[in-house]
Amino acid sequence: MRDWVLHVDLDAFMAAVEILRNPELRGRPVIVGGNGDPTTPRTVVATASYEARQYGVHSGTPMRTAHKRLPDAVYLPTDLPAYEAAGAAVMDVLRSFPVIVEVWGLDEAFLGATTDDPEALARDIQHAVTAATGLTCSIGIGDNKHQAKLAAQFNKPAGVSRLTTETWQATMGERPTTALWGVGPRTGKKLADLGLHTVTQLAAADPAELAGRFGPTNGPWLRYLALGKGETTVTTTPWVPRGHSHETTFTRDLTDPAAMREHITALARRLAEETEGRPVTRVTVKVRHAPFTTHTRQAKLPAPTLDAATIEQAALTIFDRFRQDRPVRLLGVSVEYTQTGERR
DNA sequence: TCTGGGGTCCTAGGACCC
DNA sequence: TCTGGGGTCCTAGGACCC
Repeated sequence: MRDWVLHVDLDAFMAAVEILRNPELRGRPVIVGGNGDPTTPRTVVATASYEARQYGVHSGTPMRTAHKRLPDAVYLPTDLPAYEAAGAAVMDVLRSFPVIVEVWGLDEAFLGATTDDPEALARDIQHAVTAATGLTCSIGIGDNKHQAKLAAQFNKPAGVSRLTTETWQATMGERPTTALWGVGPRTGKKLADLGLHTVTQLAAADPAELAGRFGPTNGPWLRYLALGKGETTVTTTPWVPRGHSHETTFTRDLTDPAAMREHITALARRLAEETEGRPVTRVTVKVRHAPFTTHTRQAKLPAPTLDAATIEQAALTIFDRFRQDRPVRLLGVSVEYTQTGERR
């Protein structure tokens, strides 16, 4: 018996929940996102079913692009409460197994398991999830979260894959650095500029050079990822949110400052209602102008507060620090809470 | 690909203090 | 006087992930 980390990843989650609700959709391209109207500008796909992915429609594809490629697909608005309920049902199934369940968002979980046959466990979990909820999932098996997370993507949908320290080099070595969980396109480009294209090359890079280019934490961390290392702790301790935010992209740019202020107030009021008793220590306002330039301004409050009027007033005061003469595409407000263990 | 919304963490520079 | 060095806090922005 030894310890394993498993990553459970529900397949095409939001689309799958919609198909479950309406079985007539099965086999058709189903696209969930925005308000469900694919002609609305400035909206994107949240999840596409596998039938839609064949036509190049993925999460993040603009809805209008999806609509051009797939005019006859089924388009549905995002129904977060339905997905939360479906995700919670899956987590309950996972908890019925002798494993540690760490919920990781709506449709993912890491499991800590001690077994001789992790593939058999993974298959049992898949069958139980499908029997209880009708949803399918892919499961990755690894020595740590990084390996399990990557393995889950190897064989989707409904697959089981193993990626361990033993197989890391053979499996990952020749892949681009962006295959690593945490290396995106920007970092991939910077690494390529240093002549580091593959995982093996990054693993062999000079830590001091990486630290110089990416900072004292990020530089060494990149090499650590390339070596196939990662977090091994799986915990049931619920995540405590650091903060909370709301933002709105307007279908057409806002030009009226009074309307902007009204919107900032409304966003701040919503956040004040959603603190769940956690005092707010900092407020940030985000403004995206046309064409797509984004700026933030923030302020630490004189004292932590739950008071809605104080939070709204802070947001407005911060908003007034932006120049007011440009059309606005997006407005956002976010709050940070007192962190446990924070000195103040 | 005319580019959502909700998160997290890190970095760099300036202010300020001793 | 013509200018140190370290520590901490604050702010704006970047990058990544789902």
